Amino acid sequence: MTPAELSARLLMSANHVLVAQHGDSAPTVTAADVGLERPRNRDHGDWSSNLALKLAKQLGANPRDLANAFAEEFRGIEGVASIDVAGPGFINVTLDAAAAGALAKTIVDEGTHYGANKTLAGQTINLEFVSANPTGPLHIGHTRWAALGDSLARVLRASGAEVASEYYINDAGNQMDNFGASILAAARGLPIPENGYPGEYITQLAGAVLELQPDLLELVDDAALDAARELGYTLQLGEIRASLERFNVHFDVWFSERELHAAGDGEGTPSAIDAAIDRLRAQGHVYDEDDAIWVRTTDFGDDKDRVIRRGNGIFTYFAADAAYYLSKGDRGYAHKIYLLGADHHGYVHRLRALAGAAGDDPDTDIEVLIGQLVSINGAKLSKRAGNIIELNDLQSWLGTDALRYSLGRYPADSPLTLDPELLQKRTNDNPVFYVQYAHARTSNVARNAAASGVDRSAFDPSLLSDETESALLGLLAEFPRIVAQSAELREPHRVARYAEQLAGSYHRWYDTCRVTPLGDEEVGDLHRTRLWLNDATGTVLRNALGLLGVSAPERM
RNA sequence: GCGCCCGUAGCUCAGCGGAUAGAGCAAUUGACUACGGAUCAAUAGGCCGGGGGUUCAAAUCCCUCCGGGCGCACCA
Repeated sequence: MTPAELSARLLMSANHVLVAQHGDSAPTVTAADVGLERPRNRDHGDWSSNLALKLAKQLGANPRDLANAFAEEFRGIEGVASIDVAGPGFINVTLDAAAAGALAKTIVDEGTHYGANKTLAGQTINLEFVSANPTGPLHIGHTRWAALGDSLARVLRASGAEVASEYYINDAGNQMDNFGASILAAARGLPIPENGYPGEYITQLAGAVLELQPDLLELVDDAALDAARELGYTLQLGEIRASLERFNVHFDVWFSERELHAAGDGEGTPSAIDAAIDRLRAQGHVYDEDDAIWVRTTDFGDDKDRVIRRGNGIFTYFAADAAYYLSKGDRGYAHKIYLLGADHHGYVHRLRALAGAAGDDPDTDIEVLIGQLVSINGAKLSKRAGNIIELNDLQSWLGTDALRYSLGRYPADSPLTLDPELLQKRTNDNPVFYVQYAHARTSNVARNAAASGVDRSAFDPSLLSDETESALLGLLAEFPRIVAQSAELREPHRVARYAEQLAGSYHRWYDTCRVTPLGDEEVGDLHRTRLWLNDATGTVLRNALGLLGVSAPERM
């Protein structure tokens, strides 16, 4: 019996009791009110409900009395072994082994689909993350968003949402010119220009550009700058894409800012930015002042209005943001999620205002997630301090799995301090190995079982009576809710924490319950049934690791 | 000055208002002639930054103070 099924039965019984007690004036109870959860302490049963505590006040009843009334009814539910009322009015449910154990077969049958749920069905979500300027390599800050964003996309999809993961390429504006000028200077053997980009990678890019364009140094300045910028851009963006793919991070859409600036095909066709300003103006949140065009973002909680087109006719960055936002809606995404670093949190109000000015609901149509920055041994990352670590370096030290995992197991709003020496050691203090080993162990047990003639030809869940087995089954049952919760709260790290718990539970079970017979012992239904449980655990570990973008090895 | 995030074991961090606050690492001690010891069992380690409040119940919600990070452009 899955927790969802149990919850539904409890709900029915609870409503039955309430109607019996209060007739037509009985309060309506929903699944959320049942509040079914795994108690920390196993002495409190397999599942626990605080329903009576929640209802006692509005009914003016004593919580323990109410709990006892519910308990009486709950005892009749099939598959329930016992019901206890404890503490201030908790209702503790213990399932009989057969009802609890049946889940093992369900999981094996569902395979890769187990854990998927429909809580976000029908939602169309545009999820933007990383979006680093294509003027240099990705560093550890971007890497954190890459890991979290990609896992978030997977968790959202697993919960039924239709998701586009998107990378916004800031390929318009001064920074690109500074980037091109830096490459050109390096190609010419000159020092870095003012506002230019330092770094060894610029020199390397200059070399690569020269190979593609051998006559670069003979071109006149404008042409040379164009060539350096454009070729450098292509090469650098290619590097970024390759790094991300190696990191198991996939983007459905790579959106170029230049598209927003470009005029349409025909003569006089407005650019996406022009069109966006017109649309905002039509909504009544745009005004002209001091030769500039403004958006009244203060209508939506911003602390000052924002210029969208400067007095000199040049658009601000905000203009592209506006056009980009509208583009997301036009492409069919009702819900837009932005994953930004804390150094960008000043944008939250204006982005929300943008949604409002566009006629959307700032509270539901846009969501800005702010992630805290990574620091190295307490020092913040900066180019000046020389402690910027690139994605590629991290990957070569740790490997994709360990890196994805060590960044993905913390919530985005938690400040994260990393020790590069520790990262390079690849030691067991990264729990990814603990989880992966548990998975490898399930594979190994399955191999041994096959070699000993244990197969899945029988399944008698009432035999799964060891306390490590009921603990393991309880955790397996929670997986779909963990996935749904991770999606709903936008906290994919919950999947990692869950996987660690599950791995621990599995290791403890392995230690006490054998799948393959010992010595001359004959193969029995206990062995066969345990094989189902073993395989179910492997399935859930594999699914959980998959949501994190981490591999599930069969051997280590 | 204003705003957002954070403060939990020696370290790195979990903990959508619930019961005795947890994990990994580090420390100490045990367990392989039993599916791989990258494992398991046990011990030790905490005024959950301080102080008020709401609640049957607060690490969790509210207020306030302290400490740390980040941000407050006709830059991108």
